[in-house]
Amino acid sequence: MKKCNMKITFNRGARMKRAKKKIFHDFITRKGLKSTRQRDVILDYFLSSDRHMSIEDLYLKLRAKHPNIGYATVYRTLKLFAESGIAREIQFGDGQTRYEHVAEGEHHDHLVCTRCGTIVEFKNETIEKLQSEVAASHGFLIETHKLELYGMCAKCRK
Amino acid sequence: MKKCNMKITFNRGARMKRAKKKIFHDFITRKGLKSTRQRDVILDYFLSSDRHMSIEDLYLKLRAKHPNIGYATVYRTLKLFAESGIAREIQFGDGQTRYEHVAEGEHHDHLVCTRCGTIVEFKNETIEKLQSEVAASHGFLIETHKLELYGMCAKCRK
DNA sequence: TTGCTAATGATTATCACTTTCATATTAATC
DNA sequence: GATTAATATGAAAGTGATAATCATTAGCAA
Ligand SMILES: [Mn+2]
Ligand SMILES: [Mn+2]
Ligand SMILES: [Zn+2]
Ligand SMILES: [Zn+2]
Repeated sequence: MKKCNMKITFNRGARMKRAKKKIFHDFITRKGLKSTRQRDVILDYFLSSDRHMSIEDLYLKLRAKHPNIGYATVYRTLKLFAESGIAREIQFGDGQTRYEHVAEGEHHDHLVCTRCGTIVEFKNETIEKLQSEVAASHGFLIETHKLELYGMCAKCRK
Repeated sequence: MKKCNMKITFNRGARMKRAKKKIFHDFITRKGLKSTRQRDVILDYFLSSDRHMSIEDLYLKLRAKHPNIGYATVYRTLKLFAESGIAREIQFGDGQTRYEHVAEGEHHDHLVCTRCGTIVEFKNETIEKLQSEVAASHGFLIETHKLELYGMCAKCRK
């Protein structure tokens, strides 16, 4: 049973990776950019990393196997990921920019544990709808939004 | 009519200022800190400034009349304001920390125009309640939260 | 006043990026 | 496969906001 779930997760993960690689590659082509070894390596690492990773963390992880890839390239490449739509830049107020995986047309918000750093994702359609109403009542047109709940996770409360 | 409203606003503003000055002064005393000319001047400027002011802006405004007050002192003093409860630090993602006025026990969220920078405050009890429910369903205990809606304000849409 | 402590402000440091620029790589064309 | 023009890379220097340092000054209690 456990094995079965793992298999499913693995397959879904692999399919997702392939899809994102294609999206990024198409983006590169469309923009007249070049496909490079560095971009491929960084993409591979990003896709198999935590869902909310700081640039520093990703760079350190990379450096272990690819000491020749520069800091600047990692920064530049993550920006491209965001631009291509496979990643989103997020700030949890700790002074470090993080990049998270995004799926086409999906959106979610975050619960952030201020003790252990755990990040839980959630979706709430009712909240989203109310946000639109608030915006509308002020004549605003929402383009993006940010909802983050900071506090103590279940584990840290014990 | 207009005059009357202005009078009321002025009076409310003056009362509010006095109240905040007292809160800050009590805080200073309680913590064994010292009351200084700089702190008084900065507090006065802060209380009569925009509701969401960057440190830089406040510093420049101050410098016109008080060229002897240092940058570091402004930073330090605004932190004290936040600690004392009369101000709250906010980040709208433009790389500058802002400080906003807060009233005892009050909370509000923000609509931020990405074109002209206009900031509108709003409160929505239903959203707040739903946030608590989301947190509870994940075993989280919320300490603070951040809800910001970014987009185009009514004026900029025209 | 005196004496102790905290505050100030000029300066320097830090930290997370961002830019620069000489060199290397890519990919289209021949 | 060689040529070539354009983009990418990475080491290093630059930035901008904020924090720390430290010699000097100011508040305040006795
Ligand atoms: Mn997420
Ligand atoms: Mn506000
Ligand atoms: Zn936790
Ligand atoms: Zn606007």
